[in-house]
Amino acid sequence: MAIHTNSERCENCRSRSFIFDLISEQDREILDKAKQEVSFNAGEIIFKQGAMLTHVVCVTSGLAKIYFEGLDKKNLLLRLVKPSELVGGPGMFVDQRHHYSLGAVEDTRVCFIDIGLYRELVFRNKPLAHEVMARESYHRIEMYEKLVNLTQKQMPGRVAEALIYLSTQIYESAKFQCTISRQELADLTAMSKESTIRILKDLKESGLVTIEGNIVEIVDMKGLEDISQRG
Amino acid sequence: MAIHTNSERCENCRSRSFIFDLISEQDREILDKAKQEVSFNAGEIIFKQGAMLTHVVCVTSGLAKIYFEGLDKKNLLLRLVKPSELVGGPGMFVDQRHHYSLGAVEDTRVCFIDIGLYRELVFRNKPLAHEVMARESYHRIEMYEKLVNLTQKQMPGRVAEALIYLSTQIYESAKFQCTISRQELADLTAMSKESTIRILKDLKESGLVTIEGNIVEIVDMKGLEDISQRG
DNA sequence: CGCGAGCTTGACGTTGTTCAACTAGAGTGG
DNA sequence: CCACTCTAGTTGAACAACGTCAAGCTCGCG
Repeated sequence: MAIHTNSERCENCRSRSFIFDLISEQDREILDKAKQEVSFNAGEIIFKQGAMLTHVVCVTSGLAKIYFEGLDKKNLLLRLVKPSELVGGPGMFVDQRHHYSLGAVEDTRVCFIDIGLYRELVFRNKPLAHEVMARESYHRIEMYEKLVNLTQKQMPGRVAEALIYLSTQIYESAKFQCTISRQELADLTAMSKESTIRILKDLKESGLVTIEGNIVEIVDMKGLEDISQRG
Repeated sequence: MAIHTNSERCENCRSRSFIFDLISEQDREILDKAKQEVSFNAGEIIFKQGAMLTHVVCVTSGLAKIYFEGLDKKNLLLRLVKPSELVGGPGMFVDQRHHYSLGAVEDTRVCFIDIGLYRELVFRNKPLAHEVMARESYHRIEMYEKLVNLTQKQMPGRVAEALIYLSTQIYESAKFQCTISRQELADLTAMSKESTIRILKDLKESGLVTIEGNIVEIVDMKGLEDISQRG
């Protein structure tokens, strides 16, 4: 279900993108007029791997997941996307297609920005180009670390890592309502749902975390980091 | 062992980088004077993960590997780098450090280009900027596929994939001398050396490839692709 | 001839998946 | 208000995949 609205001005948007602060006055005006805000319900797909890349997406509220659809309908959750973050996609400079899917984890609002306009903005505004490069690079570094996590650590290390990620990067609190499902947590750690649940139970019984339904609290961050680092 | 030479002009370099064709006459002159060519023996490290990123590197002959040093001295081989390819590193726009290591697989010559100069070239020459973006993006896409390969496929699929990669992308022939070691092949597929060897043996006994020491020939590419895709 | 590095093989134990059953809560219709 | 169904979560047992360890091999090189 997608409801189009375009009433709010970017300028006043509480979760406006970093883009807005790095472009000329003129371009701000253009961007403001061109953007299209759309609402998605939890579970809905915002864009789909393989589809044409016609817009970049800025998340303005809720929570979204970037995931890669692999073999046998198995998904690999690459990362979560919080409000004010921008999702481009590497296909932008390659083949004009999406190479991963973006899905709404919670009810989520996003702004669509035409890819042609976005590209112009990037090439017209050097500060923006720098920032885009920096962010892309940062995500690439994260990706290398993720590769090592998933290939060299065993399950407890991966789950510990994921919990730390959720706590520090996404929900930004030691105690948080885990709005992603067990299955999504499994997709994030490249494990089966069953194994994920078992490891969570272990961590709980070791007293490192408390878990009540989807309320998670990290009790012993240091212990969790230990497990994450040891693998 | 590194021998400095700077005699050859980029213009005449048989394996000159794409950079050279995408910058102004003036910049070509500058680049030509500034580059530093260095030879490395097989096994030597060209730059090391964690070190300051002061130069980008262009491989002019031989073969190099980009690898990430993970837990317990285990390496993850991200990709191989052939002549005329450029290796930047994602730290360039983030923290001025290398986030992976570059090592010489065969005897290898590379040109070092100062990072400051490189950055200027990129921001001064739009065609180069486009090309750099495109290449970075392409490698990001490869990385996603690698993630799926390593986390969702089991060993035969991963080894098949690796052999196809070596044959099509690196050695560019169905029959090739595999200059990377069994250990490096294991690092590429995120497996133990022993498992890699066992799977190679299986593929050989199934008649899909022939292997004599480090001479590998892909006999049944279609069969190999099947295994790679099925996982 | 002997040494060392990389390669190969087998036996064994661990890790993690799969399958199947069961539970709990949320919505739905009579 | 009570079945009912549907989905997400949970648990256990059986099994397969994969790594580790230890030993032996091969080949180039001093």
